[in-house]
Amino acid sequence: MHPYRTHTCGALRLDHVGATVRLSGWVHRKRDHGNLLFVDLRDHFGLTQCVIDAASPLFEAVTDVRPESVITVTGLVVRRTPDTVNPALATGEIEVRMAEVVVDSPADVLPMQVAGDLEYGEETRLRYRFLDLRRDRLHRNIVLRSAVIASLRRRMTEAGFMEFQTPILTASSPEGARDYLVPSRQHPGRFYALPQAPQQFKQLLMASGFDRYFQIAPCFRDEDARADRSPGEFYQLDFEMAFATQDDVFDAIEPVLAGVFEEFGNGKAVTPVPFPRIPYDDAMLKYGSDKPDLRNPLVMADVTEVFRGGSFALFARNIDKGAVVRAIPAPKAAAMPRSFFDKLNDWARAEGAGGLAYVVFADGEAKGPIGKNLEAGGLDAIRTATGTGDGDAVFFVCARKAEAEKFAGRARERLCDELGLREADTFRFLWVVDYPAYERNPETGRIEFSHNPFSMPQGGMEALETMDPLEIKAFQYDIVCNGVELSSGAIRNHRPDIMLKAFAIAGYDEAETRQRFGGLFNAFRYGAPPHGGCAPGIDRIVMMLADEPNIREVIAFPMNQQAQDLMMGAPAEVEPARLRELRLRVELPREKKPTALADGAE
RNA sequence: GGGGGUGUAGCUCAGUCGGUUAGAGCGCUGGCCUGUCACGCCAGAGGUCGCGGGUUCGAGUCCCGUCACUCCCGCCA
Repeated sequence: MHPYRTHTCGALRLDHVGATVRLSGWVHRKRDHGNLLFVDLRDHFGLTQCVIDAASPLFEAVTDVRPESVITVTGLVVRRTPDTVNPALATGEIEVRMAEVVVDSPADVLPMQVAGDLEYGEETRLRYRFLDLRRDRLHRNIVLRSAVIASLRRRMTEAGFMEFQTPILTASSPEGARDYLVPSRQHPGRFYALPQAPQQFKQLLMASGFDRYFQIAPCFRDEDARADRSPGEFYQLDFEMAFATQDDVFDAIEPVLAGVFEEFGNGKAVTPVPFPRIPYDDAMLKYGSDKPDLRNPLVMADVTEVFRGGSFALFARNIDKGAVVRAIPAPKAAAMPRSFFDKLNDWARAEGAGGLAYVVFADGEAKGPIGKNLEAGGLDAIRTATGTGDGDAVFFVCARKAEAEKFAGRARERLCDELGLREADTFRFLWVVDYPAYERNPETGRIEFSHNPFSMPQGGMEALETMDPLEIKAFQYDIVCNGVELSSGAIRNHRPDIMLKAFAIAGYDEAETRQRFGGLFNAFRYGAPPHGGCAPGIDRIVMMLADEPNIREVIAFPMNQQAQDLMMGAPAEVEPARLRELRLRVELPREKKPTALADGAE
């Protein structure tokens, strides 16, 4: 007989009655009746009830075993009497009579209970992650993550992509987020950087003649965390294709994403391929966001002209100074009480806006604060632009374009929830395309790349030479699902001459471009295929599929918001000898005691 | 870097207007219990009320500072 098990804790059924079996697992729960003891034995696969009574010489010993101890049980599988069957358990028709019990690993008193559904604070959960991972919810999430990644790999491989590995110790990338740096022992004063993404390597693989690349790629960015953004490190399904147009990239990845969401989405509806494509400018106009949630049915409109020079003086004055007016429809809101409108107005003020103007269409007339300031023609224009009519309301945001778009976008989301309009049980995908290639930094006034400096500008060299940089679009796109940005990607700029020109517009001279992007720039001088790709975030995909509000729930060993690993005690101080070897000296600001991180993990 | 929330037993939390000995559930320890499956019943141990300072006759409670965790803004090509 196997020393640990003949079956798993989820395996035994009526068929096994009469067999002598061996199970190993964790003591999930004990029910001690004094002269009769039940032990629920748990492993990765399930739960089996084991039973022993006072007649057994082992009885005392088993009674003393604490929950979460690991034991091996050998005994006879018996049928439960009809009144003691547990239908909630897959193994609920049988139980195992304990004849032999070995305690493989006794457990101390637990800092958090594994059985039950008591909620624990993040700190406890992260410090004792191995216990939290035993619990059903987290255990299921990590199993799901594994299955999703396996499915992604299979789908990518079947679509003709090859999986690669690229360096973890590499060079600092010149644009983008803050890098994690690793000091070099052999080259004092120099540092490796962990890759923010394998961006340049995948492009170099294209220049190396491989046709379709993919990788479950770790990415490292030293930026602050959010609920949907893990600090430090995360994973992307990174891929790149040679001789590909934007449509080719979309055609390649859409079935992979739609397929995975259908496979693991618990029957929720998934946008059928091809996914809708919305130009960036339209997204900002209609949804006030570059990652619109299409479960929200509200579509905004520009109504600046309705108010220009009109009798609503506040708006008219601002429009003269360059402001725009965005209208957000609120279907059936005419029936809402006054407090509904007041509450939204209060919210707008709390958000730093002057307020939220609105008009209510009811009983054939226009009511509300600005209803009387509008003429019949203007009201008609508003109704037409927003698709509203009697019984509906329309809210207005008036501000400079960027500000108006952003705030109207948030008001749109707010209204959707207040009116209970968000579509449930669905994954709504779309591509946001035609991103601007450049934007003006409002603080410095300088023109900068608005997204990825490696994207091909639409119109190529001619556009760069003849157009206002702020008008130029790039072959740059994001894929968005339910308001979550899953990925951005681009058709890359593979032409050294166009690269030089594109970087010149962003203020890099030729020498600087050659120096900072040397590897890639050099490769493109010796024959590079046109290519493009994208990199959906895996943690976020799993988070959506697991229906979790926080990305830490789908990562086995996440860091906390301060980018600390409470279980392992990272980051940690190092021996002075190691610092000397690296020729580093630590200079701390004033007196700050290093926080005791790992005292629970000694 | 900035803003909000939280911090009381091992854990999850309650604690009124500032007033006697700071409570509950789970867990833990001991006792009883042979059909439970969140077993039940009885008893017990367990507290730097995050930390420091202040106001007050008196502070878990009010004020100031600080630390930790968390959510958000900035940041994240």
